[in-house]
Amino acid sequence: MQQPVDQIVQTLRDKGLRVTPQRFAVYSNLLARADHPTAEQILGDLNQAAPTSSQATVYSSLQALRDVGLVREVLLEEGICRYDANVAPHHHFRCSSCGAIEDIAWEQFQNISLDQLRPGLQVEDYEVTVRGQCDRCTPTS
Amino acid sequence: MQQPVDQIVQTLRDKGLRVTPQRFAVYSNLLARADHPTAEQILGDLNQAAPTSSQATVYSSLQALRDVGLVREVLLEEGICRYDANVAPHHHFRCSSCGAIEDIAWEQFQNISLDQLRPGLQVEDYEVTVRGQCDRCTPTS
DNA sequence: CTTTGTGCAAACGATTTGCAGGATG
DNA sequence: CATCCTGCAAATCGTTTGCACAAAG
Repeated sequence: MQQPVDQIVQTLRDKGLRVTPQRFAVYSNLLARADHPTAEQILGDLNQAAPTSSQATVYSSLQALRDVGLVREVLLEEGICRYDANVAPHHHFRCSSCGAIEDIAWEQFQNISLDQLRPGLQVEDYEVTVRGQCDRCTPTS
Repeated sequence: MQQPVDQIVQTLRDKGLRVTPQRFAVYSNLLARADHPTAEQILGDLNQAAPTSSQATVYSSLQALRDVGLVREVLLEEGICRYDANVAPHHHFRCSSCGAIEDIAWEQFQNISLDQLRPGLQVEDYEVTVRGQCDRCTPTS
């Protein structure tokens, strides 16, 4: 996920987005993180050292990035909108104890048979959400 | 889904909930509907003829019903929390054009193999969300 | 008659918007 | 130098809360 600066800049330009420090920061932060942060968490992260961005800008950056398909939202909990720079199709695991979210490779559920769905439905894609306990929350030895 | 009044009353009592007209209305409305309405839609539906319930009550009824496991929330779109009286595990189809939501039988994806997941994860359940076009939105003849 | 639910209105948190000034290409 | 972005603050949306009154068991 770690990408050189030039490449990120190029990606943004290719999508027709102006490269501003704030927008760049939001995107590269999202690229560098393994979790799926909320807008609030991104803002906090960016402003950790010194204030570099306002909340309105983070929101609008996320919207712009989503509009051009560089970012997608992940909805697993009520009232919580998370963001993910991994737009390739993949699934999610969510720990029902600590709430940690982890990616599951797309190939994991490649064998799903959609052919028996009600006729008339045209499938574009699908996503599996798995709920359970992660290792940290499992009292396993 | 259509259930006799007595049975609904009994279900609520069994769960330790007092049976008030408002709470009864919320639950039976949810039972009778095939879609997955939002709190707002339920309120509007109940107050269609005459005002019978306030928004605060609808929200608290939904919360009470959810707490005792008679209702669950369905999260498919950003910022939209839908409710479902079908608490049996099942999957969802969402039309990416009109937003209509449709249930998919649990058995449809029963053949999912979770055994190759990263060791350390303890699976409790999973859910598949399929996105596509419903018949009304497909320009098929 | 005790406990719990209702309704109102105010409070709330997350996200959006209007607008003036500033930076990008 | 035209366009688009940023930041602030105010607005908005869905949901929650405090409290006095009413109803359920």
